[in-house]
Amino acid sequence: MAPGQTTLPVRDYDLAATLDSGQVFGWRERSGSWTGVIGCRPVRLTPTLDAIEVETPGPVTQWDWLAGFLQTEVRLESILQTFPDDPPMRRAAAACRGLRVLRQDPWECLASFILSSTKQIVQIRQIVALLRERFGDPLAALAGEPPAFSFPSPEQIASATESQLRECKMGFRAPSLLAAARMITDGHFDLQRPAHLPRLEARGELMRLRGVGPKIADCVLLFAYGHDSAFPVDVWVARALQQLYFPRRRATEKRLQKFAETHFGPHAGYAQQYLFHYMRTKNPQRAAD
DNA sequence: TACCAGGAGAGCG
DNA sequence: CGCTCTCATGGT
Repeated sequence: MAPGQTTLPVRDYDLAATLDSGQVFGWRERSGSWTGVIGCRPVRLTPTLDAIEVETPGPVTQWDWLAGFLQTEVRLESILQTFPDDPPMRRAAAACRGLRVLRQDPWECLASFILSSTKQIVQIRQIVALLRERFGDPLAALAGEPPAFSFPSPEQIASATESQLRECKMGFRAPSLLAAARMITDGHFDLQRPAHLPRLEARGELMRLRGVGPKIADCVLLFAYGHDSAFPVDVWVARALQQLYFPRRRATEKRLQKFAETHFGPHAGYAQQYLFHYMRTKNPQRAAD
């Protein structure tokens, strides 16, 4: 096999659902293959029946970074078993079988979700793409693909001006992104720290950053720091909880948060991602009424 | 056109 | 705590 290619055996892995469920914003599908960038490597992923075919430019000696990002070694069945056994959860789990929670780079995840507030997923993708092109490093391209760019580092963002960032269509989120980048480059925020803290302390740490509230903090805890019990409540998930679990009475945001803490178990974040993807893709009309 | 989007923060009672 | 307003931009 060529040095830039490998085959990753997988089971219970729905690559499309995983890459298109609003946890990452830099992946595109074309004729059955997904292309994106992990760290400084452009990657093309092609799912087959029981594996993922992988292609990346240049020689590669080990693939830990890829298995880590894709979380291919996680036994999905043992996670699904911890979901509550109620009708809504059974429906969501059945509808999204193979959906995984990725393990992303903390900075890229944090920055992306700072940009996500009150934005549609298509728009977040556009903002992130502009950021990469204008402030990231150009990378060796995959055969047949346009040039790719790394996600700009905190240093690269910190050296930009607010108006340059606003030109990437991020609007009022620009000062928050800039402040976060500067906190990191100035040594006032340690990206490694949340990795070693209990979930609630890590959450508080992230919320020191301007533009990072409970929801965005929970997204970063779940998608980057591996806190599986973090349960981000956005408009879609709030709607899902309201309609599926409290159809008769109106529940406050705080009530929903508290319910989620106790109801979904140790992998609540996984359950949340299933509910989110289910509501957005499989059951859109239910979201309307 | 009017409304909404993987929210957060500030002001108010 | 709970409510309301603003922030910027694009899709539907």
